[in-house]
Amino acid sequence: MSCEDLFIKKLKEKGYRFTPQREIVLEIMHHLKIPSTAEEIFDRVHTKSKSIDKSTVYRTLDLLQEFGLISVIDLGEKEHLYEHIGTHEPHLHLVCESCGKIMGVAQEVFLPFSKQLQEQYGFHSSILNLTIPGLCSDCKKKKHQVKVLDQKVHHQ
Amino acid sequence: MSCEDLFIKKLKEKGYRFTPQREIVLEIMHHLKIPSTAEEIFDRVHTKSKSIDKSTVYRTLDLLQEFGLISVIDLGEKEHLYEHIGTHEPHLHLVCESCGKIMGVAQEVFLPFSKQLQEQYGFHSSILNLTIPGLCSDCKKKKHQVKVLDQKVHHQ
DNA sequence: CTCTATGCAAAGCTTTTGCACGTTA
DNA sequence: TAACGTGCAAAAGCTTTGCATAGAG
Repeated sequence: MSCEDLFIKKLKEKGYRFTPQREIVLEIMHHLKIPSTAEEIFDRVHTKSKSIDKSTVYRTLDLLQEFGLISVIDLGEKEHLYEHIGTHEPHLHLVCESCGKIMGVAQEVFLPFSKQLQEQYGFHSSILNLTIPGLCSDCKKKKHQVKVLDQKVHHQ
Repeated sequence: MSCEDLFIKKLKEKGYRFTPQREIVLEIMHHLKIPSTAEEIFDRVHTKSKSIDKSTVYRTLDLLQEFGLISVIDLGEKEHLYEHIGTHEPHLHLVCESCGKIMGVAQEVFLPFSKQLQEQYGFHSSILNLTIPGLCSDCKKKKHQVKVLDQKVHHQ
């Protein structure tokens, strides 16, 4: 089943409607190369149709998220990135707090930990919206170098 | 070393200053029973000193986070909860997307997964700000019941 | 004394909402 | 022909910022 078919099916289940606006937003999401902000998505939508409003894009992104068709990467301070999932494999995201780099991690890697959370806490984690903050290897190295420099300065 | 001493030490390292405002915010954080919003923290600060401004609270929370003295729980939509760490054991948070319940999980549980991320992706996760979204056991049960009901309705 | 920190007020920015009008099924 | 969806404009937050003044070291 194609993404669009799935979207239509889920909409029907809820008594919602399939509109041209929703079709365009889904199509844009489908062609996104990288996780993007609502603003960026809106800009692309705008190239397809000048009349679609930003609020409609937000409402559609909410729907797609509710249906599990897109995942949301939370960058903390009021920044969200949206990414299409579709037939891709579910995955979580590693976000470098220093340079902003984003890496996808297949869900298999997360499964043992997720299973443990389920058994030990009865908690069912939703991998689609899981964002793990931290430092990528490059930034980790840089921070270390800064520390070493600091020490040198202090000891002068 | 007490929390306050650590705070003072970190401030000095950076050439920053230890002010009455910063002392009060740290003290409030220290006595928080549950993770709280900036607003709630500000209200409590306000009982200690009417003159401290909300912007000062925000600036101090940023500092404390930078120093690793508090952790931030990200509830997605522009909601942040702040929690004091101090001498407590570092831990991550499970947040139920349905009822909002928050559970703390000791870092030990996370270590094997964290280690794998490090070895496999060179990524150093920061457990202090890690929030895992999902469903707690109660809400999971309820959702299942709703699904079963839905099916019954559909089959009528 | 110098440079950082604070309070105040105002701006910023993303996201949400109310409403009348269009549209879908 | 009922809902539901949309565009428009305005509101709503939470947070951040500029600036003059106060204060720590």
